[in-house]
Amino acid sequence: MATPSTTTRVTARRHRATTAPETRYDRRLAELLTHATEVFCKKGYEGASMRDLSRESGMSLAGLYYYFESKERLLYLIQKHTFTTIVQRLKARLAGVSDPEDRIRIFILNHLEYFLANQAAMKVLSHEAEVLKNGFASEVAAIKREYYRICVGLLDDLKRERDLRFSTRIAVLSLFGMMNWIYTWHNPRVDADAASMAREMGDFFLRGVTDSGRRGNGR
Amino acid sequence: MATPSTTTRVTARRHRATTAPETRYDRRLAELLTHATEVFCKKGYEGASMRDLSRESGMSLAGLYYYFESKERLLYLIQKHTFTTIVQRLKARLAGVSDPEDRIRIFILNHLEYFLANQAAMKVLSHEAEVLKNGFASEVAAIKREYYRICVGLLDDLKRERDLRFSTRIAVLSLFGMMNWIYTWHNPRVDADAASMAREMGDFFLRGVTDSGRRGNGR
DNA sequence: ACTTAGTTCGAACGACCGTTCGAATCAGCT
DNA sequence: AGCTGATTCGAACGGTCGTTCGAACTAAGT
Repeated sequence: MATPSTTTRVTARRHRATTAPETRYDRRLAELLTHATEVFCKKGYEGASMRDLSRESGMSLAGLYYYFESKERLLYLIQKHTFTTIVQRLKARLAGVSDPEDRIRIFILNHLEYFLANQAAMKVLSHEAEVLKNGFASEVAAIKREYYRICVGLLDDLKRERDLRFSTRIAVLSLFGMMNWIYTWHNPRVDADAASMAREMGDFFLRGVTDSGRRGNGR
Repeated sequence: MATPSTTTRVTARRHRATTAPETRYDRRLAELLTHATEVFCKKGYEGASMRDLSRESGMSLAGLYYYFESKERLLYLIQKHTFTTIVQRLKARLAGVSDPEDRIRIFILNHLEYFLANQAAMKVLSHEAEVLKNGFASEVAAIKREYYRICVGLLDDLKRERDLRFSTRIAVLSLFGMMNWIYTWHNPRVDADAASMAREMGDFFLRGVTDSGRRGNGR
């Protein structure tokens, strides 16, 4: 008897090697998460049944529960992994750059690139943001808050450098709105790739946030 | 035996008076729609059960089916009414104004005012946009397309007047993103009212879309 | 070959789902 | 008062839901 995943399972007797600690268990888990993401994206969290997940992944209904103890924890694992990855990548890309405008453009590019490369996961992240209950919710909310704070920091740096005056909160949340809304309309056959969309939205956002001496000087 | 609402029910033997055709049936229906909107907003369409709606509205489970023949049609009625109302109000407000920038500001103000005054309904409209099936979906999609086209028209007018160059599609969808994302973060205790948010977002959007001769001239 | 731990599954559990039906209640009319 | 049609409801329908359990299978070590 195994009963794993009481917390996250101890990664099946953790390997000492830091590279490729890929156990059979971990690989299978990742596969299942991918399939589940697809199903949640297509039918929504509440609308998707464990039997749907079973059918899509080819594993029996009962078998799924060897990997996650509940449907809610499954959603939690997807959201946590997606969010953690995007924050990690952002930090790595931001590391060597110091110009405030460049850093904001990196933020936008990182977000859009990951968004378009992992549309299903990001839709689940955006669309099912409220369904997790207390314990699960707070952990995901913490990562979200960190991501939000990073963006606030980038904008405040720009404000300081150029002596701008606008509500950081509204600007950040508008930017997130612009970017996250994409999942409702993006069509790879008519819309450009991540890089050019990031440039376009970056131009747009930075011009919007930058005082240009025209009318409407943004409070 | 009545069996109403096969189409929309013939409004209970339509009155000849154009003012206040409020039958008892219509009033009760509107009440139920309001309660249902609240429940759908709180728990999501799939997550809310007809028994939840029954509890919230005080009407018995079976009684609900006297007013709508299915849960899906209930969502359809909510979405259609909300969307129709917002488009109507927009047209009325746009009627006397001809300056392109003013018209765009009216568009934003109308959207945000209605959004914040009817947060639950607008969240249901935004968040449950994909769950309706063929027949129901296409009718709502038609109104949505009309609303979208109006905004495209407003932006094209501005482009023509000022000889601007940017992707109307990206600009419109970015604007919708900024505005519709609000339901995920707006807090009436910390955030301003609709009018000042509309001004702020209007400044931001118009500056972003208007070429100001700085770097990043937006393709 | 035997053991042991890790993995998968069929079958079932009780709860809840959306919907229906016939009977009871109500309002307004004569 | 009695009648008529509009409105409401309790009780039940067949299904599906998330989850559990014990048995069966597999892989690896001895």
